[in-house]
Amino acid sequence: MPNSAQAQLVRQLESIATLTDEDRTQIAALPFHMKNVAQRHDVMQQGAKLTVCCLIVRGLACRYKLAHGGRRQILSLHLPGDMPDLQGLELDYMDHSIQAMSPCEVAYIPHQSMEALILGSPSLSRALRRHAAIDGSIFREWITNVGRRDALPRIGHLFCEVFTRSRALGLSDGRSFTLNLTQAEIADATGLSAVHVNRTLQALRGQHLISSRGSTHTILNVEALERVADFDAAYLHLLPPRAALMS
Amino acid sequence: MPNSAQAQLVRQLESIATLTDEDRTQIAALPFHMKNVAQRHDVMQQGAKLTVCCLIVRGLACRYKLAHGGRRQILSLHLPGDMPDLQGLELDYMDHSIQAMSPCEVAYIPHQSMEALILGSPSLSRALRRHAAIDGSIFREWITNVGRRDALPRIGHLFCEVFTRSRALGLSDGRSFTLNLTQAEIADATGLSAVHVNRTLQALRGQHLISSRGSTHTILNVEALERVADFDAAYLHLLPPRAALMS
DNA sequence: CGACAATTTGATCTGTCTCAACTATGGTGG
DNA sequence: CCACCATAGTTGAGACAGATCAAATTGTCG
Repeated sequence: MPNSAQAQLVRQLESIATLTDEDRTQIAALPFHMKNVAQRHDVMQQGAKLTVCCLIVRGLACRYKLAHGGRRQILSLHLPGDMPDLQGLELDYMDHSIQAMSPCEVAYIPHQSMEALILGSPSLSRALRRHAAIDGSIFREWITNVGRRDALPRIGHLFCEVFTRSRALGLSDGRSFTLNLTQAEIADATGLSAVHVNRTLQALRGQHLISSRGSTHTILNVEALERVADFDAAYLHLLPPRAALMS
Repeated sequence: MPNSAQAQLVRQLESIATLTDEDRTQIAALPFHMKNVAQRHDVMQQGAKLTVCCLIVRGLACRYKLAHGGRRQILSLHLPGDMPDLQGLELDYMDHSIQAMSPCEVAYIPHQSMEALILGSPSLSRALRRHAAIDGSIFREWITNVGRRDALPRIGHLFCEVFTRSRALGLSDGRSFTLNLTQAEIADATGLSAVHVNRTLQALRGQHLISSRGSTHTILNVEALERVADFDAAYLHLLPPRAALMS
């Protein structure tokens, strides 16, 4: 079951922590309630009573909030293996919504089971807390991105983040990655208007930093893009890749 | 010891969770290393190796990051009883800095002790996780604030948040609260320029929504301000006050 | 081929920034 | 007690990044 919920969660956690065989067994034993969510449909809605956590198994999801007048702000993007509302375990109601940006496969896990898992295994509990902590770190970087960067570095930073996270999960070769967002959705993620996103993407292409074919994006010069985007991957708190450890 | 580190932490946690006597005993037994931090000095610095958590005992603190060119973004504000880097327990290095906005009294607690506390008491572990989860929720609201609100509601929202959080800790009467920030610091918190903050504050005063005397701010019409600021306290996940429970 | 969604382009408008000067305000030392 | 200095707040003028509106173009897929 290479693409199962279990496998995705294990892969995700192994990008940020070290798991034992016992941990993997515990994860395999979790009760996953699978569901396919169509593109642009909500996975969970703001205000809903919280009884389950969700795990993104396939596709791209986002968290978002609506401000006055229906202006949408996307808060984070989620790749397979992410548990966007892990912290919801401690909360009573959703304070935001989760939506499928592409057709998604989602696994719902009852809070009860997650709590049992956490109580049963300190090391797994720790890995999950680390997952949630990194989630918080990514929020902090997004605040900085939206608050203090111009359009070009702001969008560039978003691309760098998704690229780096994709690579950490083995979802990318060295230069390309998939980002299934329309320009209007990129606008919602960066706090810009769709028109300005369009023009800024043209600028990024014009500077030979990125190129796109459909939803597949290629970073033509990783170093250069990271420089103009003011990107430093430290905030993702990724484990050094295996290769680096062996050198 | 009414203003001790222990008392502040207890008060904070009781605004969001229910503690047992045993929990309070456990907190009292924590080893606090007290320190006074002068205004505008860092409590912890980005990049530092993480070995302790910090607890704000007195004063106002903030977390911040620097973007290219030294542009500062304030990520969150912290009142007495807050543990800003609680999630740092799971991380290796600070991904942001913490600074005293007013003269602060800070208690440092070794990670070891926090871990022992969490392992020893499920209910306290739960309250602390809830504290961290609400911290995350506040980040999400800030992203929305900076990304999708105009200057006037954006600053109004900041005021509503600090006011509501102060009240939950018993630090405010029904209308006034203390916010020890210069206009330049409000600018850093909202992603605006200091000049525009000045003009927007004048607009807020002109609309008879707020008035200020030094660092004491009064909300002249709470409902009206919350309306124009697009503020809904749900994201703070506060417990209903005792009075409401008895009605 | 038709229809709908997404991207692109042009023109114009505006919120916010920048720069620079001026005015409180409050603390310090002579 | 006053003169001084630094810090914070205020004001004006001009520039600009990015928003808005509207229309044209290019996909994309049944």
